[in-house]
Amino acid sequence: MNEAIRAVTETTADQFMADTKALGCLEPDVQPRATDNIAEMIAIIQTLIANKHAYVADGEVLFSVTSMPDYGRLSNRTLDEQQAGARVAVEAHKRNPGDFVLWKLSSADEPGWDSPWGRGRPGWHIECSAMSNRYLGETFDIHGGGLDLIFPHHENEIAQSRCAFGHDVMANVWMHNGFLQVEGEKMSKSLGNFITISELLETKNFGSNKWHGYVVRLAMLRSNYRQPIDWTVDALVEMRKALFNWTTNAIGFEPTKVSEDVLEALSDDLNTAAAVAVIHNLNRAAANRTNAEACAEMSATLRFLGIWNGERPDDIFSYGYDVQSGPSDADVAPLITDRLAARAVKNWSESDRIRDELVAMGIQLKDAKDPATGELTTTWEVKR
RNA sequence: GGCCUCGUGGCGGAAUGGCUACGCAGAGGACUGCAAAUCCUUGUAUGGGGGUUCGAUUCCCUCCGAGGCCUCCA
Repeated sequence: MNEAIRAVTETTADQFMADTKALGCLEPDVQPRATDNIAEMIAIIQTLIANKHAYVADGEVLFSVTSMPDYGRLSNRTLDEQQAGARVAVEAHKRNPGDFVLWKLSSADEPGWDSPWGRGRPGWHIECSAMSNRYLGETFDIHGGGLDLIFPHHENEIAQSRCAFGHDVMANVWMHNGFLQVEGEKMSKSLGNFITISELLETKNFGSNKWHGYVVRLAMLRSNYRQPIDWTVDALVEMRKALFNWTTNAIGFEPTKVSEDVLEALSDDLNTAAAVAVIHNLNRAAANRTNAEACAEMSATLRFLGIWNGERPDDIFSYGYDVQSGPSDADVAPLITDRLAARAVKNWSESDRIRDELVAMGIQLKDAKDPATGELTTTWEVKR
């Protein structure tokens, strides 16, 4: 049974690691498993019982919330308010309805571990107190998580750790991220709008396109982590275009210093949206690659944020586009030559006819003049 | 039912007790034979109603709307 559980979590963890890596996330230093920390959990539970913060009843070990005067501080709830609106009958063995399980006995066919209270399993929450203590210490700096976990999970985690170790805080800062929505609706399997990171990267299931990991990452950085993210095709299109323009200004410039304003924005509660605004300003300052200092700063800042590493802008923009199905240079070049000849003699109707023909093939032309010689040039790309 | 969080222009999205960033779209202009791309300029917003204040989008109350949590498990 314990092995079967491990096999399931292994698969999920591997997918998670692959996805976050594709988005440019660094690999965590430590990725502890609850099942590898049973002894540590038992030790904390024993301490809590000894400190009178926990008690044994009906074979369970329960945490006594009333033993902690400021229980509920994180979620801004009081025990009284919780009780007043409770919809579910209180279990008789609990001294207070808010008391929660630290250890629960297992039947023979349930997974379990030996403990001073018999073969059983830990309650939810205690694994986090045990593992954070083991790897980060009795108190630490930042604790993250989804905002749906604020109550009861994080509240109970705090109660366990503080009462076991005797500190006023567990973590100095709590960062809770908002929920993900898709095109204005919550993402759920029943609504059929469920999309995974690997699907965004590897399939055309969302917006009939594959999306480069940099674009996906940038679309997430666009809003504050605390707010809900509405995941839309429009946002990806917009960010893909922005990244194309930014990298066009940055490519070829050695990264120098990261933008001070970006660092300042990130230092203010990880204000990534403000950082993106700074980059838009930096992009304007780059002035079409004429401001070398701004371009070098762009180069450094994009790399710092993990949304670029020197790739050709078009490789990011055209990521996932099936080049083989489109026209080739051999198809297009003769038509461009003909059109340049027509333009040279001001035969505009023929020139436009050829351009329309190419548009029908899905080709977008871009005319330019060589700044040095004044010679007319034309480049093309597949219209997207 | 109780509690928590949130409500900013056409759209996305920051910030703030006193000129409301930034982007997209829109409008005007430059460039171009005309386009495309690029660049410049520019209009538009703090859900409704009260209150505190010299002044409220920001603080308080209330209503409306959205999301979350409230048994076990994660």
